[in-house]
Amino acid sequence: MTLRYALLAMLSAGPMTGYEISRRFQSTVGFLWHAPDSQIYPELRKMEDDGLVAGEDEVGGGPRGTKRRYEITDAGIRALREWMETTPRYAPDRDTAHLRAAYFEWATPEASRRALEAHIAHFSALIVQWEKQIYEIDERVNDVLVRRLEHLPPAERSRAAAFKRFSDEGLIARAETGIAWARRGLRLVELYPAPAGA
Amino acid sequence: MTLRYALLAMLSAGPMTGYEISRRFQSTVGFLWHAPDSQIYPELRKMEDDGLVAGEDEVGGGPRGTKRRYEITDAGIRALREWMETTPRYAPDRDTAHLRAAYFEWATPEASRRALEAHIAHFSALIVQWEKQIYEIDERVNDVLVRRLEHLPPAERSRAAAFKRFSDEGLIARAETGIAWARRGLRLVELYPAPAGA
DNA sequence: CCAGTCATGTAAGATGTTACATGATTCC
DNA sequence: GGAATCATGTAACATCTTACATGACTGG
Repeated sequence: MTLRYALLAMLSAGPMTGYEISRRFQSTVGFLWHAPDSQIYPELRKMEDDGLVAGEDEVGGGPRGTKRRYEITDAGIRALREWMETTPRYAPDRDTAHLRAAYFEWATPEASRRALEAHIAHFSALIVQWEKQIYEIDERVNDVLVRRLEHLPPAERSRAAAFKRFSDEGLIARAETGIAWARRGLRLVELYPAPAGA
Repeated sequence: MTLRYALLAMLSAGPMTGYEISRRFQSTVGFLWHAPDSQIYPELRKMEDDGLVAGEDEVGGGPRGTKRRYEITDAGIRALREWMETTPRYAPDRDTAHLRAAYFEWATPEASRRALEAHIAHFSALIVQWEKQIYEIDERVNDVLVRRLEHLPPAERSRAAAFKRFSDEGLIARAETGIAWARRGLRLVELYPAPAGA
């Protein structure tokens, strides 16, 4: 169900074709709530059935003549607002990295090291991504964000931008915490000699 | 597939009945990789089919006479070791909290505050949980952990305990980062006055 | 002429969630 | 007598993943 609200949030920036949504999703909201095309297109159709978005075929459009343009409806805006008012539920943890680490006694030191380095690489890449996002907020160069802000009364724009930045900063902080953790893990791997039998 | 390895990790502490696995899972590995009973029991059967665990009905057992005791096999140990050697893959983010925060312009200040407070409450509860785990490691009072360590040669015990502790500490650090983030968010909500129209 | 982008999915399978069933025993 | 624990699931549904299909048009 969250995908639905992620898409509504996207469409609050203005009307877009399914393809546009799909592409832009991958480089913005998709970082926060991943979904492949094969989920996005059908979900848009379902949202249309439920009246949250209005879709219409575009003429002179795409290669297969089947380009569909979606616009958020008033009901869609309402649904987005209502979702925002609900208290969030937290999904139970499913964390491979920490699960592995808790049982490193079954891994060779090399594998532990590899896992921790992969952890660092993963979060380092995320930091680059989030810092790019922050740059794009500050410089107002991200197309979706700019359109999003344009849809708001001028007085609210800096507020909206501040929250978006705030969200990104939280993810950077989390990634940094993860990296620091993995570095400590690497030191632990060095500290404890490999067991003879493993 | 990860559930399978989480269960193998559990069973590395020694043989247990399905029920025991299920209960203990919820208070140890389940914090790292959640699974309900309805997933655990069938998975154990599948693992038995694949030869990773050996199961046998216990006589004089439970209320319905259907208590099953599982023991990890050599193939199971091998599978666990092999999994530990693989490089971990990171699932794409699906993060409701940060998704919401990025679009707080659609929430009332009250709802934003509520969401951030729920975030703090959630992670505070997790910290309590992880600190309890650490206490149980240090004092060697957790039954599953104690059995786990007993199955290892004495020289490797402190190493295994250190890794388990390391894993928990990482989760505490993450939770603390999340709490600090939410606190900053609360200040932001105060800072930016509520828009008139919302 | 070949790779990439445009544009929208279907299909099959794996995994996860939620609710419920069963019935004896033990503790208060 | 009633609630909780023991013990093991089934069933239905929702969601997610992975692979693939289609075919025109665009740039090098």
